Amino acid sequence: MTDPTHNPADYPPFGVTVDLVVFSIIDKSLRILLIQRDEPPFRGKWALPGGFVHPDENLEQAARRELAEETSIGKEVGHLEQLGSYGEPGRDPRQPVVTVAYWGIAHDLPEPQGGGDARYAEHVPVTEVASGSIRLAFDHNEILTDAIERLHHKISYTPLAARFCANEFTISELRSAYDTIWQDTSQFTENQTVAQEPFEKPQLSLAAPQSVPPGKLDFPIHALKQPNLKLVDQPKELTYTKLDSGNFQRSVLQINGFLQPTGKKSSPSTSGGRPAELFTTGDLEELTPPIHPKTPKPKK
Amino acid sequence: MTDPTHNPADYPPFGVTVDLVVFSIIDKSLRILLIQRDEPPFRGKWALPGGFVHPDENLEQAARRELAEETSIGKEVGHLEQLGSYGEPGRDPRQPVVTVAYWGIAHDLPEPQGGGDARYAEHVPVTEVASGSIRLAFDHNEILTDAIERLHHKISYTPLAARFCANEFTISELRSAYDTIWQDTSQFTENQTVAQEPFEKPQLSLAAPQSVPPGKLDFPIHALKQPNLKLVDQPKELTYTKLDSGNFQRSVLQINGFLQPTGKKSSPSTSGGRPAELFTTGDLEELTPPIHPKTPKPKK
DNA sequence: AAAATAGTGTCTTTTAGACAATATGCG
DNA sequence: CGCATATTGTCTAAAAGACACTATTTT
Repeated sequence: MTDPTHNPADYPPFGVTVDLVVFSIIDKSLRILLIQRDEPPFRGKWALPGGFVHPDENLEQAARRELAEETSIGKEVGHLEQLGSYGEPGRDPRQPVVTVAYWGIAHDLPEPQGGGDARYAEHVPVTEVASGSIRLAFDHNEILTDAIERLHHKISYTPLAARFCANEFTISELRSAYDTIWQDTSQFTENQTVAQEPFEKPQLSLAAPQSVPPGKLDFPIHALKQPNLKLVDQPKELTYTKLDSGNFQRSVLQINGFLQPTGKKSSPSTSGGRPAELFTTGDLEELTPPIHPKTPKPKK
Repeated sequence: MTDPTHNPADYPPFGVTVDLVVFSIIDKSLRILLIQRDEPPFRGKWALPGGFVHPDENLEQAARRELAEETSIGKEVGHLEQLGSYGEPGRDPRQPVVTVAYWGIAHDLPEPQGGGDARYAEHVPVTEVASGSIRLAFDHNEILTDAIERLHHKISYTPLAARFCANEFTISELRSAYDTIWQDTSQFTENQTVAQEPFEKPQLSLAAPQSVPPGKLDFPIHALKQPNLKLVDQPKELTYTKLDSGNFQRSVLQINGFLQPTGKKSSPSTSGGRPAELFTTGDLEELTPPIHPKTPKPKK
């Protein structure tokens, strides 16, 4: 950095990658998009979709391109923003690599298709990762934890939770999104030790760590869970209690610019019930006051 | 990405740098640490301190090392966290470079010493940058804007504002920190067009853009302001009104774990007044409820 | 009618904010 | 004392939260 005649070779070369945490809610459970790696390192393990950045594209473009390549998911991602960068030496056994993590929200995602580095891609409930049933490659567990923390903050003071819903949605659907998120991530926030082991440098020259058959897989994700960890369907509802529908209704409606009425009404669900009004999101960017999860007893 | 025998040369090489936005409050004004570049590109221009990351250090270590090298400021930085990464193609005219920005808070900083890339370093009021009197190199104006936004959010829901104060501080000093920050950054939040021109790729092979004498400088920063921009001491107090001392006192004291009384009392200021109690920060990480700037009229 | 979901009303408790009053140091 | 700042008190308006009630659909 002290030579006016600059030579890039004088500078330490890094690989720069992007990785993505794409949240969605399917069947009332909060999920993230994971791929199963088809290449070493960490061959056969679950990982966040991602890959190397090209010199002629910016970071967000790279993130969208890699997502499309590995999971064939594109415009369905309704929100995408940067989470942070991870550059612990040795985090990639191949070479110095800094990864720029992104996180996003999507609604109504199709079944992802594997491609590129990925032999397989799937929407995995975050509770599977939180419980330790699934362990991710690289430092992706750490990235996921940070993404969930960011998700929590963002849905409280921005209208982003609406991105989990369709373009037109009811207030109940919005409330259900909040409930699902807070329910499914309570393990991350209440005790941060879940599936969070310190990052270890992987050994160099590792092939497939377990004997996973090559080629495309068609068995369910449960077959890939770590066998040494029990996968009890923990009823650890912990302490989160759902939002009150009446109070929620009033709260969001009194935030000016949050919800835009469409005049239309939803068709009631199969189980009956009064049809709800349909809304879209307005142009508001910051919710005042913010929406918080119910804390059952803020022990004086 | 499809070759099991990995060769780093196959992957696009990037330079990875760190840049730092270090806030402090000096003479009741919010300031950031800037250096004047002693090397091309942007020789002679103001920039955030920073530099290339080494392959054997992590990103935060690199940030602290570069800060110490260029400004001789080290442990005085009481808080340092990542802001985000910036990788627009062409943002560095020399080669593909991704920079990881950090922001921090420091109290009682010494006069910084130039070093390394920096011929000069100084604590510059953010209002000087907001008003356009000072234009930063690379995309550092954009980074600064993002840092201020993050600072705003963080001081509202964390105890971080206390890092602007000494280890033991009075509630008034804490309140003054909030007032100063919100006052001095109101131009950034209220109209985001201040000194925010779209990023332009700098021309290649540029030497010193203006005729700046080489070597160490000892003239005040005003001599380096852009001559084509008037540097009116704009009294644009805009709309921020200071916090009420009584209400602030009650608010912060009722947040359990925020302030830890020391039992000691401060000596009153030169202008007299009742001595105030001295506090340290507790172990609380999130302020509930958060502390917000006063919005004069939330026009119903 | 019964069940289910949407939406409103009401009451109580808590909080925010304006602003007055008191406390404690200094010259 | 008179000034300046710290700290407490008081009152009012707004918001949060618990929960009962009404509305509109399906079976």
